[in-house]
Amino acid sequence: MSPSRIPLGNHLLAALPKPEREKLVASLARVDMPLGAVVYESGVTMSHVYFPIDCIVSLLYVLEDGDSAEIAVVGNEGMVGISLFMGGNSTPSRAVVQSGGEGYRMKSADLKKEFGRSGPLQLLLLRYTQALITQMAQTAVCNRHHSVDQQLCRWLLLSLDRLATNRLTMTQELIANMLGVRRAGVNSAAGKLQDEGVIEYSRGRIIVINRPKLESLCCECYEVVRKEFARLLPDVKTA
Amino acid sequence: MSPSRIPLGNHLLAALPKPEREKLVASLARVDMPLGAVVYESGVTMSHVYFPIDCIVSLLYVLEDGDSAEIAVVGNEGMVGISLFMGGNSTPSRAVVQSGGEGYRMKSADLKKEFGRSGPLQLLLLRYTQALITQMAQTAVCNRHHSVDQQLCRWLLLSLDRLATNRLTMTQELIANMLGVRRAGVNSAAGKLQDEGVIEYSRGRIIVINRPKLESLCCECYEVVRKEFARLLPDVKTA
DNA sequence: TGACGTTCGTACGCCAGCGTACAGTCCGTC
DNA sequence: GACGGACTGTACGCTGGCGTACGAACGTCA
Repeated sequence: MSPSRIPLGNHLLAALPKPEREKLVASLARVDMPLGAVVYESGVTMSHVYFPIDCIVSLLYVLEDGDSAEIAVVGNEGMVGISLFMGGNSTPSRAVVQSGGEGYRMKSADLKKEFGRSGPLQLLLLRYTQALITQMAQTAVCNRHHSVDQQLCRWLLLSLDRLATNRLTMTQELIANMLGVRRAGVNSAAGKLQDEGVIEYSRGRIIVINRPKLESLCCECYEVVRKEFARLLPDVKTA
Repeated sequence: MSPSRIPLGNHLLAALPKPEREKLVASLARVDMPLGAVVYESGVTMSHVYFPIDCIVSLLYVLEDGDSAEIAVVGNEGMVGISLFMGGNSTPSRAVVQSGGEGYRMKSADLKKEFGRSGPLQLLLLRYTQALITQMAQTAVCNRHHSVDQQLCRWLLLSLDRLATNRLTMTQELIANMLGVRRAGVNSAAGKLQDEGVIEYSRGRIIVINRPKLESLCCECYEVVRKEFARLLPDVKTA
């Protein structure tokens, strides 16, 4: 009964009723999504959409001066390329692989066709989009009101939820770019977490030891997003 | 030919082809939307959606400690209540009338029915939603990287685009709540703009005198959002 | 084993924005 | 025409985060 038992790897696809899912599978191609790869570029019409399996993709906006800020993050609970079926075909943001792995790729035309049928796929993708909207909104709130320390917690938790392990592979430099803060700020925040026994890290490898404590140090923003995902997509496992 | 010539007042509705528009009009009721009115509350299923005519509605998130931050803003170019057709029926944010006026109201069920037909209304609303997403994303970026001075400019321009005049009716206190900053910060920023001859204001009345200069003082965020609206919704006049 | 590139630790001065507080000014109302 | 409330001007010390910089630790590969 549980759709997540099907070894599809992407929980959004897995949440589809069997007939729809099998129809889609024919259009899917498994692809490598290495760290740093640009999945789509700002303003460019996307030829494919992507369903991550074990990678994480950041949606981020790059300013004229080169500074950047993460808007939202997509893992195996979602899909990269919503502007395709929303009608815009492109967005001002950029999608970059933040944690390497694999994913499924699907031709834009195929997805559009299926979406246009107004079936379960459309309902699911629209609900997913609303969850993504919540994540973006909460990012805006968090950027306004919360400290780098708290934001790092939120970011770690969001990443953790999208991977099967408690080990993250990312340098402080990378995290700083995602959060749009200085590396020194990330270093300080991470140091505090290590002192408290919440995480351990060295040279780009982060291990989360005490997740409950991490959640307690986090601002409310993470919970808001998590709950909203659970409400909107009860069938989508948050691995 | 220009749909905006029809005196409907809401440019999103006006952009619909005539038959669809006329079908919808029957479901619309004109309502007053006074300053401060809560259009919908966080987490509450909405019974109606709203199409502003000459008011502005802020989507904002209220934190546990009472602080708030604006996520996006909706005027006669859009609609309040997208989560209805996205499938969630509610959102964690709140919608508050930030500039009083009138709007059209429509029963949720009516909108859902029309949306489900997969006609021009669906296409239009999805594109509008993508534009709104861009606005939210850019709010997140702006909150991260830009000064209160610049954010005030962005905010004034967004408001200006949604009203037919160059006069805004809003106190510094209100603006501070929307931006999620101190009133003192807004006062300082507004003072600079007045010194430069960009605006004049007194006791809740702001007059924009030199819009080009206002745009030049603003960060890139405003333009990104404006261009994306124009690209996605070329038929929707930005009054 | 040594050299080099990557990653992390930390320090410095600087400033924008915070929280707060209080006084001035305008306006409507009685 | 005096009162009271709403709105604005401004000041104070404080702190988080910025920009920057440089050295230390680690790992890798010749």
